[in-house]
Amino acid sequence: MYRTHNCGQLRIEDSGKTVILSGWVQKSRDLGGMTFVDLRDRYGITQLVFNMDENASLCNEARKLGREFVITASGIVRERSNKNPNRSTGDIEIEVTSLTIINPSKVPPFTIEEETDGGDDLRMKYRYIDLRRPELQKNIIFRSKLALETRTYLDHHGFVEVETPFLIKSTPEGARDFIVPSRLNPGEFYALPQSPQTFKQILMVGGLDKYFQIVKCFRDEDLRADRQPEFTQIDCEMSFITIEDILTTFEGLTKHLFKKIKSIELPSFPRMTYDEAVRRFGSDKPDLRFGMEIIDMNEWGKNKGFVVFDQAELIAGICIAGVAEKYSNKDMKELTEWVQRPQIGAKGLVYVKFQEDGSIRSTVGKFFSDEELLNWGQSIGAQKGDIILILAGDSEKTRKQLGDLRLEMGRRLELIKEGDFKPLWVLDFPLLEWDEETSRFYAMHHPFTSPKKDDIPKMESQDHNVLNSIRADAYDLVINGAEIGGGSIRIHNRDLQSRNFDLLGFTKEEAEAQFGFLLGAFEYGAPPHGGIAFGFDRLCAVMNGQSSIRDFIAFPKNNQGRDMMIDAPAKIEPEQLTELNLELKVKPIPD
RNA sequence: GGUUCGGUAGUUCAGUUGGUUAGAAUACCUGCCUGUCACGCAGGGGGUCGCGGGUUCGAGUCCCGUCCGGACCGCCA
Repeated sequence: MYRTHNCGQLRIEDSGKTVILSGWVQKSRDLGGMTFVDLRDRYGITQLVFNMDENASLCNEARKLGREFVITASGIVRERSNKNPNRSTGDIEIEVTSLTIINPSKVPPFTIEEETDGGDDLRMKYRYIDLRRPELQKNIIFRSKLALETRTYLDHHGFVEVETPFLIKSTPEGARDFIVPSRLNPGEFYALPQSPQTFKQILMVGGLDKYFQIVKCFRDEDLRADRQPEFTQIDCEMSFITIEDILTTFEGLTKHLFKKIKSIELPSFPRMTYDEAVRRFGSDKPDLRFGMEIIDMNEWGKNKGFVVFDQAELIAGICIAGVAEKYSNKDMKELTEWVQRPQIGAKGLVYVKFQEDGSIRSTVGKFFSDEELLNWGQSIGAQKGDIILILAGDSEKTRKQLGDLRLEMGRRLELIKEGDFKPLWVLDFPLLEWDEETSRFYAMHHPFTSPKKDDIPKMESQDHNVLNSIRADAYDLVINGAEIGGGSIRIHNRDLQSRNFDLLGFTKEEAEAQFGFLLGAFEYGAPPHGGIAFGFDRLCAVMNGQSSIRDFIAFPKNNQGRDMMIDAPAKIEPEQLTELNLELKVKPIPD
């Protein structure tokens, strides 16, 4: 028998009981005459005690234990004379009467504690050790609960979980596909799905009515801290619904998850159109945990003789409260350099400082009198001690730059409270997005997204500006500035879908070859439908205030898409290539 | 594809204007220690300074190339 209890279980009430515990040696403290061993499993840590007077040979055995040895110990629960208030089991210890070393361990390459000293690289290579850390176990268990509560909620609301295939067809639209060669069909390839999009729509045509799936998706794109080549979505679709039904159902899901798992009651989610989000926050996924909204300044700044302002499409700024005395000229220079970095790309930074003594310092003093600045400052609600940071230029770029600057200032001034959650629905995304490089429109969400009813007539236009202004019934759920979910009402009419394919530059033949099955399905009674997909990994991270999803994935890949533990991807044998009818253009580097 | 930061002991890092035998903490090993829980004390072992080339009397340090890793931009319908 390996255990009667786990290592986080025993309390003072259990004193006197004979118990058996198994686990890993966290640490041993050899005091000469007695040895203490901290025994760890996923439930906690229990102290084992060995005494030279009581049992010398057993005590000597215990002195040999190294970190991460797997052992079984049986003994008697005793109340401690020196209690450890930092541990739930700190009132007791086990007076060991027999000890078995089940498996010794090499010295682990990093410490197995809440805060490890190991780097990412090392932790991924030795993931089996890293997974023993309480922090990571907590995350993995959190993930499991989140999946369970998701299923519970959706089940209560009548959703059916359906598995869709992983071996599907490659489509050149969108992100790059992972390709799988087919041995039985030489020269042909499967692709791994970027999402089950078309299948869930087919399920709606198939009358399943409400579908969900917690499903792996695959994208062969470059990675980030919050992006993995394989990731998990809560994928959902519903029939005979309006936008309102979707927002209500999935706001409900989000609230349910926060309530059940974090004991947080979220209030009703605010809603904002895409245009409003971009105008006020310079982003389609604004972080609402702090203010600092974008202020439009064209009226104020134009025709005062400042060439930069006069030539700009947009002059706009943000007001940084109460920092005028803290920010020196040197700080302002540093901020200017920050906005000029290529990642931000602003040409320069104009500022107006309303100092505590009532005086004003500004980079545009030549063009504006103090009185003008003061009056203007009052009109936008700037107080003494505030600084207005101003950018000018192309409208779209300037808003985005201000959005980035706003986030940076939010971080620098530590305006974000830990444990604060600010969800938001962003609605009415544009249907199309013009790409300069390829001179064509792309679907902003995906090619199955329905335009808003009022904008359908615009789809017949040849005018770029008209086409650009088409709004879609597409929506994102944003929490704390992270895109958590996105979806749309889909097109369920063959002609409208064909027209959309036209706009996206598909020929009839291409559309038929790639999505003929879907267009075909639309001819046999497709119900109106729509859905949403939540980024499951990202939801885990955001709910825990983390920005990296890697600690919520048991076996993540590194920035190069490598699995450091199993060392994948890897070369395959020439025989395998032959069998698959494949030939390598690049000769692999020999080992 | 690009920008940027990094690679020094098992690990996390320091290493000044180029200058003696490359350090700290921790981990590890040995000895001592009967109430520790970040145990303590004494001692010890441990380095191809990512790799290759160059400059120099002399390179961890400067230059070039290359590999690896992180963050970000592009990309992610």
